[in-house]
Amino acid sequence: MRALYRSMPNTRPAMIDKAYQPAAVEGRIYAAWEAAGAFRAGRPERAKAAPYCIVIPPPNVTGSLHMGHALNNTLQDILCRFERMRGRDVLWQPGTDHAGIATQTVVERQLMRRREPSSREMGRDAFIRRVWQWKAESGGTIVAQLKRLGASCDWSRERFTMDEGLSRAVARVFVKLCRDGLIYRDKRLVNWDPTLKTAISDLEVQQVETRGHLWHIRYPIEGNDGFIVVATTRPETMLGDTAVAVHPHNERLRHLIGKTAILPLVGRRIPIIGDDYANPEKGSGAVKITPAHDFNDFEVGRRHDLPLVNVLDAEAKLDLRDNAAFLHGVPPSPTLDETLSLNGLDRFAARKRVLEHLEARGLIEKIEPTVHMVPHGDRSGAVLEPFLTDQWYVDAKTLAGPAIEAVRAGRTVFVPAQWHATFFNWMENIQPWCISRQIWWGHQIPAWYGPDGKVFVAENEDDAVADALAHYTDIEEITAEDGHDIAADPARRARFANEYLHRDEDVLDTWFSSALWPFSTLGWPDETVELKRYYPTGVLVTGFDIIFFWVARMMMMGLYCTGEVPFRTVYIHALVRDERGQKMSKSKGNVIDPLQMIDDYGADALRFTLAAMAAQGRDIKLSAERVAGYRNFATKLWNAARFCEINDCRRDPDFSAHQAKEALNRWIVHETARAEREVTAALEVFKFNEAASAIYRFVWNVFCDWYLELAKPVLTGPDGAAKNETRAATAWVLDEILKLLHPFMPFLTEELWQVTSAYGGIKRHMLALGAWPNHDGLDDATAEAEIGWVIDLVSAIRSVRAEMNVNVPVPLVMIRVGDQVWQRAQRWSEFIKRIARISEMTRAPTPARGTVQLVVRGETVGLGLAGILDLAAERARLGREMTKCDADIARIDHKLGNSDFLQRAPEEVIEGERDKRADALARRAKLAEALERLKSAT
RNA sequence: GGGCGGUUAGCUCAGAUGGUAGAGCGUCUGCUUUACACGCAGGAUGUCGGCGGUUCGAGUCCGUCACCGCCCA
Repeated sequence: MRALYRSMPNTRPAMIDKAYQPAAVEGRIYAAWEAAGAFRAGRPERAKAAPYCIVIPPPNVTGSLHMGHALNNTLQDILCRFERMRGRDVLWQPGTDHAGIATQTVVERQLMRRREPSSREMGRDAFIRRVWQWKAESGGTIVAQLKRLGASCDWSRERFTMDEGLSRAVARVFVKLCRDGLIYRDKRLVNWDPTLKTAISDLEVQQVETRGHLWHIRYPIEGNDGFIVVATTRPETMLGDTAVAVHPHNERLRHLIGKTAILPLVGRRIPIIGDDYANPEKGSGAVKITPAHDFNDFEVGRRHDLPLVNVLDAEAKLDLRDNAAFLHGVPPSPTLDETLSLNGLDRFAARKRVLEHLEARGLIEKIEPTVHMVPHGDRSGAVLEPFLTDQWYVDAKTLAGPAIEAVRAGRTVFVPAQWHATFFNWMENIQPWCISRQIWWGHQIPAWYGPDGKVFVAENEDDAVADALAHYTDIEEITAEDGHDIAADPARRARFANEYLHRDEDVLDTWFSSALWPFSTLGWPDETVELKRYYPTGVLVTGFDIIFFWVARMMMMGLYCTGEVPFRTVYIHALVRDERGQKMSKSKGNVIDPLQMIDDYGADALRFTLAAMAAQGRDIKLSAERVAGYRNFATKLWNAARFCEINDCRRDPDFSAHQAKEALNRWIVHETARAEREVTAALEVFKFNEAASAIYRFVWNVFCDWYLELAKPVLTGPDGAAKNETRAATAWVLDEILKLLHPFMPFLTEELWQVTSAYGGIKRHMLALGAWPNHDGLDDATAEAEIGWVIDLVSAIRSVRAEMNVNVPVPLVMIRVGDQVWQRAQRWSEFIKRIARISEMTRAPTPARGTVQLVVRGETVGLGLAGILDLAAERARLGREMTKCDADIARIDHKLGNSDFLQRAPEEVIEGERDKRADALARRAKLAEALERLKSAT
């Protein structure tokens, strides 16, 4: 009977454990899925099925699984498993991104720790080899962790942004964008990280509120003895000032516009200009303009055609001595010499010295403490400098147009919908995208410079050489004959490349390649079958913090490269916070490690917790207790399955849910259909929490609490048709539960699926490849009326017992009930006796003395508590119920007495109120009668 | 300064299109009921942030204020 399991290598023992042991199951189950190729896209039997594709937001290759990943991937996995069970051909495309700066930093630190040669010492090629080596050893961490979570990715298609194919896509797009004039080189300010010595993305800048000072500095005015006072938080940048700005409407200062100030410590003559960037309310009302060191000043400089004076080097040290821009037009002076002696000082040391020099000259008017935002690099933590460099830029504004259009037209939809606004807001104000980085690990920019500075952008060196030869032949730098000869000879071509061409040293922003992910992973630029079948993808699941990194850029690139949106739906989920609502961070020490949760409670419990808490539009405050609670749920189901096994509830191929005869079975079939509808409907609209709570309630509060309890007398009673049917129905419901729960708790359900297969009839498919239930026409109002009544009756009896503190078995009297109800009561008497501790059940026209009366669904029943009844307590209980009834009636009467209500409310609402009133009145009458009888009994 | 979100039971949170407030956890009471104490049964707890408006009717719609977050400048 356990044939299937005997034949399997890692056979699990019989289900004797009282609790589910996730650690003993998860690894084995995941291995079985992989061995069966369950997650492979394009399975032959699904060749005709509709495709469903999700591309994973590729985690950083240096990363390890944190709670945000756990949530993100749990939700993706729920969707993938759900759709896979619905018969779709699912591709969940996994992989990682190469995380240029992060990875380079990790490897450089490793070199330093091991006292090996640094990257600069070993050189570019050796260093790149070293990073690949690191990747081979350590890059798989997060993939293994995703497997522990149960992620059903098609790992056979795992990709990495530095793969050959994806790199080819990057080069192709770069060249195409260049040819279309959408990539260009420009000298602008970038966010510069002086410790990493590279430009970084605007999006990787953290503005940190910092206490600092506002120094008010006097700049002498040429031709009189006066000063103009400027205020700054970064006084060292004054060395690069090329103007002072005053608001044109500034009454106090506008007379100075057009005059010239003499820059202290330098002697540069700088104009006082009128520009409304200068806020008259702030600081001194006048502002120093340093176009090479401040983003706002850069714009002011452009408006007024001011020179750019960069006074820092790449490490943010003062760079003055041989700095032509700095020295331009400045007369030699002892002061200048003194300033020049600061050359090479770090920016913060320089700040101190500049202030000392100013102070010594009496040029500090005042110092105010201030709190301001200081940009920091989110990788290095260093204070960033706006820094003037040549970089490559993408014309994001042009690319954004079609993306905005696509979202407006509904070709891509955000869920929840409020995120549309965020997307538009960002896209409509998008800035040029700086894509070059001064590091080595990444896609080296496919641009080659000739000796005259001419740039040749090409997908590979060969093409660049061809372009260069054409160009230099054209301008007669090379004879046509030479050009022809070089082109024809590979060795000479290589030598030409080596001697005349110099490849751009920089690499591309990692997000440049990530932006291509939805189609580069499917084989683009080749026209692969995968691309045709799975693109555009279905859903992108991501957190809002990454909406700009990911969504915006993938939309732009997807539309530009393929003409199609990359995904139909973007589901934006919450951030996971700790139980107090704080963002989890290592420094705060409030991190809940998902792997620890998996170790402690099982992957299923963690997944279910995240799903149950993933309400749209709200952050998740996670605590271990919640996970423990859902672990209990897993155990509950486990034990329900044990109960099924113990009671021999095997699957019966002849059992048909539509044709069940027993009311109890028809009722649970009805309830199962309802649960199926709820779970399906919720998942279809990404309401993970509603789906989770529907299945939770069904399993625990319907199946376990009532159905199994109601079935016990049958299952443990004499053999017969009813018992057979109940066993089959129980097995059927358990199967339906396993299916509905599978997307949330894949390990436990797959395990139970196999266990029940072992004793209850072999199943042909793994649950992961099973069919999602779809049962119509199983609703059964008659069964509900019968079983619902039993449930209400038992609940009412239990309630009174608990309230009256009655532990012994007591008789139950059905008072003046009709034949139908009496028959129903008799049908269930055995059960009612057992579960409600009833000694005997009788029918009587009036209750005997000492009887407590209850009203259940309009019928009166009595509990014989003679001798143990606390009359005062019972009177009080009935009184309370009466009061409740009276309040209900009064409220409804008030409503029905309102002519406006009768005129304007819909008919069915009014009918509903009348029905409620009638019910309440009937109930009240029965209570009054009971109370009366109680009085006469005393 | 601009924008978005939140304020519902002790805690954490659910509550399409307005029609008498729900869950989990916690708490209290009683249970060695032969699947489960990671359990069973029962109970208690809410002027749904304040004020005003629309409506026959508002936790739900509108306005306003307060407080708390987040994003962007």
